[in-house]
Amino acid sequence: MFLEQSGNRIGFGEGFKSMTINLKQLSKLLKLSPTTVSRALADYPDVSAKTRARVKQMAIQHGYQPNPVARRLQKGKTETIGIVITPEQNYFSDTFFIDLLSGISNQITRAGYELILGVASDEEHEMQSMRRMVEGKRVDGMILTLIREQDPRVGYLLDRDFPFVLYGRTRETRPYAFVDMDGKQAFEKACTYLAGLGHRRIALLNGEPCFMFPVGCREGYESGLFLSGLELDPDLIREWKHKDPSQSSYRWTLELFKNDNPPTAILFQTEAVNGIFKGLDELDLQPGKDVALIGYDDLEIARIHRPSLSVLRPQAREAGQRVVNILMEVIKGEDPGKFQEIHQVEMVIRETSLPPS
Amino acid sequence: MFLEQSGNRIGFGEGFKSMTINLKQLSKLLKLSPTTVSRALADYPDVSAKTRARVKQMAIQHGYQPNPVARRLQKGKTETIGIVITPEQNYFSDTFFIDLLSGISNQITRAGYELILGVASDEEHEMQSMRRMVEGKRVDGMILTLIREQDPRVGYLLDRDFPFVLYGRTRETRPYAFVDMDGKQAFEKACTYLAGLGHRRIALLNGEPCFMFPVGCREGYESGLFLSGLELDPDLIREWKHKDPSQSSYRWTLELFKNDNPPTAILFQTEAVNGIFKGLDELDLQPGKDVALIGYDDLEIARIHRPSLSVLRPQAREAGQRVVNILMEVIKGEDPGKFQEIHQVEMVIRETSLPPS
DNA sequence: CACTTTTCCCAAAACGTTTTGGAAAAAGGA
DNA sequence: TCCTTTTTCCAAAACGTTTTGGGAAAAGTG
Repeated sequence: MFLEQSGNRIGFGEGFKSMTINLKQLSKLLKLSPTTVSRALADYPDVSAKTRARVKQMAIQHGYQPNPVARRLQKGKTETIGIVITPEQNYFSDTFFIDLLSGISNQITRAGYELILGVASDEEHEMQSMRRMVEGKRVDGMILTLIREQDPRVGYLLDRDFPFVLYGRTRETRPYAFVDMDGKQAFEKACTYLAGLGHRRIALLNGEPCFMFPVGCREGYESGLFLSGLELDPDLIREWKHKDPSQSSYRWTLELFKNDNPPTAILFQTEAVNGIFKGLDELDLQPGKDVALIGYDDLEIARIHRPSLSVLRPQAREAGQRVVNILMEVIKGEDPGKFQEIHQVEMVIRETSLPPS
Repeated sequence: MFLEQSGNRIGFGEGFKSMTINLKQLSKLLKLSPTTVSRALADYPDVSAKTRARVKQMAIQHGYQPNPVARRLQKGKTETIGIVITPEQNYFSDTFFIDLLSGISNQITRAGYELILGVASDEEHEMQSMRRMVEGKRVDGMILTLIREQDPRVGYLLDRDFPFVLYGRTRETRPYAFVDMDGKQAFEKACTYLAGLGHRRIALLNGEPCFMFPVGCREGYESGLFLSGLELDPDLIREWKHKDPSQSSYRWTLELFKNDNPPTAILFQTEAVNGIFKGLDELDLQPGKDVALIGYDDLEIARIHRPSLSVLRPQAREAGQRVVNILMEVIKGEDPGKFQEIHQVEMVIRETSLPPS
């Protein structure tokens, strides 16, 4: 047993490469042509069941795996898809982004594809990194996240008919594929829920509207107010900065309560939670007790904080998987316009969503 | 101008592919052989300066870029390096991991290489994902992070002479390349600093020693105590769980102060900060005032919290770049044992490191 | 048996590069 | 001028697959 294993290595001085076998060698071993071996492994019907079995057995025995680079060249596909992330995404920190990425990665692997990653420090590098992938023929498709309201990446890809799927949406009239969370519905639901508890002064601490997601959140918030028969008060809407979520949300929290008629509840994206907690602490207001809170995204802090934070919880992993499945269809040539999914967001009621005191 | 540009597209109905030009077409345009064009672009000396210039100009004009897949096949290299991350890495959240990844990614791009990413949910999938990359000939080298004390990945790669670099260290006698942060020196520095301020009861809220990093932290802590002439008290050392950093560190914080002779200072990894703050809050102890705190890693919360948190700050981006540069050398065939770097960690004194009250 | 169909296999081409091993032309040296 | 060296280019091979377009043998049909 041991001898056989180590025998593999004897006589090869080249380290790693020697442990690998290619199609030609395998076919020689089998006394078959490379064609037949290739087709046997790919389950073509024009190779007999007997030889197919023989081939597969031998392939397993020698650990043969087709060289993906050679296959890609022949097939004219890179079997690779690209994604570019930016440090800003990190504010979507904790479980959210990693869950999305996890769903994406697993699904890509399942398809036998590869995921290549670019990290860009700003918008310009983001575009540059994407162009390198696309124009350098390094990927068959792109996944885009953290979508802006006006997003040049989308126009760029549409212009050259390059397959892509958005996680999110943008302003663009041409049809394109996307998977998005229904931020509008989520915030509407949270808003009517709070109103139903008796809250009349509900504030929105929103992300910047240059990103598309906060735009939907605001629509949902406004719609929720309307459905509950509440007036929209611009003084109750503030925008924290993506570059510095905690600091800006902290300041706006203080600001909100300078109001003569301060809010009794706040809706926000969970990125802003540290700033809000800090602000409330400074104002001697108890989260949940004096002010109801519902955040979007179920970060770790939301669960461990006391009182625990009520949240809107997107299914990031599932969304990631859908993004990949759709992208595969688009790569195959399906019409991207057919794939526009808006996923519902679950509301998790914990301890910070009580009626006003 | 416009006509010329759009002319490129006329007559091609195949979308994206038509916009691309390959070596043969380019060489035909130049009335040269593909050989010469290839060599001109690669700056070989056996092509005259005049034709080289002509070739380059034409290449730029037509946006020629060599097909990376074809190049890889010929060169016998994938020009790709792999990394596998796990959701646990997420607890290293905020700027740290993304900074490391950013340094890695940028340096890889600069080298004309690609970074492929695997996301694994547990140790088993981590290994599986790595094996797919290595045995599937999908990468030329691997980067490993979140290293365990006994890490099967290292043995696996050493066994087959496959190039890799660790961010971190492990128990392994054979030589291998790594870049590590000097956690020992960092914790020693922090510990002696606190002792210098007059603290006599310094606690360590450490990560689990199945990971290598906390092992170094503990050594540094013990060495710092020793250098300051302080006794080691096992009651002052606790380990939070990687699976649930906040909850476990919260409980240990409460536990630490049940001591008859409670600590006046705590050293910890910043992942545990939420739990510690929560515990102190519950005990009515003011961070910085009643208990000095120094964390490892400069997360956002460390900067925005009031009082702001003193921290040990690793240079993650620089480390990422070094990891890549070293990996490139190892891939070229350099002896990995030559590349063992331990980077110093800076201490940033903010507001939570005052003398005992 | 003669013919057609089906089964099973394979040689050659192709994917787009880079590298190898010259060869022709130009330049230099006597 | 003739020979040698240098300069400049290129045809062909190679990288490891998959696909194309058969072709020979076996099986079915009358």
